[in-house]
Amino acid sequence: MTIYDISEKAGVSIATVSRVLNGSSNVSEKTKKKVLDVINQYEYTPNAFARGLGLNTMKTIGILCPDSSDLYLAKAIYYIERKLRANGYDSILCCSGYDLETKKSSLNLLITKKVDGIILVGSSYIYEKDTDNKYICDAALQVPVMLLNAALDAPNVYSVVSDDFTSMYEATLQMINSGVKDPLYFYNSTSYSGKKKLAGYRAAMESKKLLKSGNMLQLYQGSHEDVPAMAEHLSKLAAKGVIFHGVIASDDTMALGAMKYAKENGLRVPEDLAIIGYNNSMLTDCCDPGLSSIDNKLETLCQHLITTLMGVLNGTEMPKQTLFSGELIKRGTTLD
Amino acid sequence: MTIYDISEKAGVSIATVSRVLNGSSNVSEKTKKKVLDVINQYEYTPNAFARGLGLNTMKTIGILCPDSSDLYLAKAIYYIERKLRANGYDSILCCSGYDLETKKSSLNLLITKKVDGIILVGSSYIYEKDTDNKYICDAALQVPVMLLNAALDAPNVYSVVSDDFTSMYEATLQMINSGVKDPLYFYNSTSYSGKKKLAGYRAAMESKKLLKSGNMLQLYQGSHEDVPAMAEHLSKLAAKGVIFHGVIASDDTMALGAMKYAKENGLRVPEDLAIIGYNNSMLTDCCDPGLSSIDNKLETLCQHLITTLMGVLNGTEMPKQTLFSGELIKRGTTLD
DNA sequence: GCATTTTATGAAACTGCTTACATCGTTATT
DNA sequence: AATAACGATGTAAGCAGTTTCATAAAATGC
Repeated sequence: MTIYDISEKAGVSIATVSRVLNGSSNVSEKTKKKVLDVINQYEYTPNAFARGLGLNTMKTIGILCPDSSDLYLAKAIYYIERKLRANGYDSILCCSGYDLETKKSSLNLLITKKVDGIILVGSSYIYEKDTDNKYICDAALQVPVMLLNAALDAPNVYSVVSDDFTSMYEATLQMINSGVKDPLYFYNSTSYSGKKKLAGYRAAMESKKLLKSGNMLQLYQGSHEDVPAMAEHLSKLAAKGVIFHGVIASDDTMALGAMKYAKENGLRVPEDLAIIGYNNSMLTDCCDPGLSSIDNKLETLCQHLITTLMGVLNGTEMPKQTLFSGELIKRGTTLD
Repeated sequence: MTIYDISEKAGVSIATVSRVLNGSSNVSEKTKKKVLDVINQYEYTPNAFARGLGLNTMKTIGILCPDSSDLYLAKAIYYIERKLRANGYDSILCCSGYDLETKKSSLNLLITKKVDGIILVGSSYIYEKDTDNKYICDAALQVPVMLLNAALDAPNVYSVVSDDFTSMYEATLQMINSGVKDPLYFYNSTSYSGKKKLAGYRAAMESKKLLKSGNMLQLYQGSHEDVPAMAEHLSKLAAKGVIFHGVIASDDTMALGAMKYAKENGLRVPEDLAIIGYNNSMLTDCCDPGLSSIDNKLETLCQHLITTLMGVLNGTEMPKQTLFSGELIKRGTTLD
């Protein structure tokens, strides 16, 4: 069933059918009804490819993320997909892995598929070296590129970021003020937001003259979810004689590893060991006491990201970078 | 840059360029190289819409799932996306929610987008009443429909299922044999696999003459992730005088709720309370002791699903239904 | 009541690619 | 050497829409 069949059965030209289909004005009520009746009768839907060819868009946004099964990224993808669809767009999902080369090729694939815009989910897409970020600039030459929790100053690239520095700064300060003078900081990524978080911890510790370089520990290179590994790492540290009464982790999974360590070693949480996680994920409810964690308002970020993207696609001038503040959600693993 | 530009610059016809592009034979090495050079020089990529129109496919598979942020579904989506892409297909992701009407419209949307096939992720798409499943049969009239962890006997519908009945049967038996004569069963979904799991528990309990109707409890209608709610629910049961020394849950989240309950009430796990979860997710590592859980070989299921889909798309005869067995992974929450 | 504007409609060009068919030069067959 | 078969290439007809432009019809102005 094509537009020709419909036009024939309705006794009008294909142009008129097209106008009805696209809600164009300049169609009399009478013919409109006539055409609509035929369309409904035959359950006709216009061919998306032909439409795409004519309009040069299929109303599709590419979502690129390193690992869609990651708790936090999955949540982001979920919000993004829902909000895109509410705006009449579909999402094509592409998992790129953490490796630069596969990121590049995934990004190109999305462009080849003629998406209207691309959303890079997570901060792992931005590299230290500017030359490594060229692949994003190249993509932005074709379609607007949105960054979630990362920023890059380049034409046609827009960023929506949570203020990880301040969040971590304040969380660290809170822990210090609650009496913990030696909190360890654990991270596994040195990505855009990873660096900000680390800097926040560092700044807070420095402001209280408590910073020791050995207090900042990278568990993994890249991103991993491994609760037992974190517990084990802490055990080894303790065995080495490192003394600590607090753990601040750059994600909830590692914080849960600290919980496990505390449980295994008979430490009371938070009295003997205070713990703060990051992302305020469902994991915060998975332990006892509940895990205090920093909420970076993911849904708000995503909402804003989509709003911005829609604006850009409409040709509206939009802010190139937006920053939202996070918030420490206190549960049972922190002292007052 | 179009195929016309390339053909002109290479001094050949567009047909020849197209042949080179599609790796068709019957192009002399000389012209092939000539065309390829021009293509590379101008970084030409064929227009995907035009291609789609001509070939009537854009090599895209629709993935429908109720909630892509669900731990288990997110994992499934991840596997599926990766394997699809390894086969040269892209995925358009669509979150439908749990409501039948939105499922219907989401499914139609995918078909409108002219995907080559549709994968329904999770068992919530299959309903008790056959009339409620008609929307799937309708979709299957257009493109092959693959069901993950659900089955429907209909033309052009293929199912890949884990043997939840047996898994749950054996897990329940294991718990009984370990000495727990009164395990409670918790579920929140009466979907396809939800029913199988429940039946497995029921069969095992009946075989030992231990079944009591009050032992099977539905925490929520539909699917939810709520650890504290589960803990609270158990507290209330205990307060009412219900006696139980084991909990079998139809997902890990609820099992974790049982862990929380045990911890809050000073119960030893597994001595006072044995616990078995389902899905063998990362949550099993998030508590101490580690949660015993049923692994239903999700990656294997996904692999098989994609293999089947690819076969179907190639016109090969493929099995309409495949069943894989699961396995209880024993960690610390079960007795021997 | 005639000129002018507005509204409704259709014809045809256009989007960029695939492919069936035609053509032509070149080997292989007898 | 004539003919058949084949390989390489081009021509042109799809694919199924959108949209510009022309035109006819209706509504408005004076």
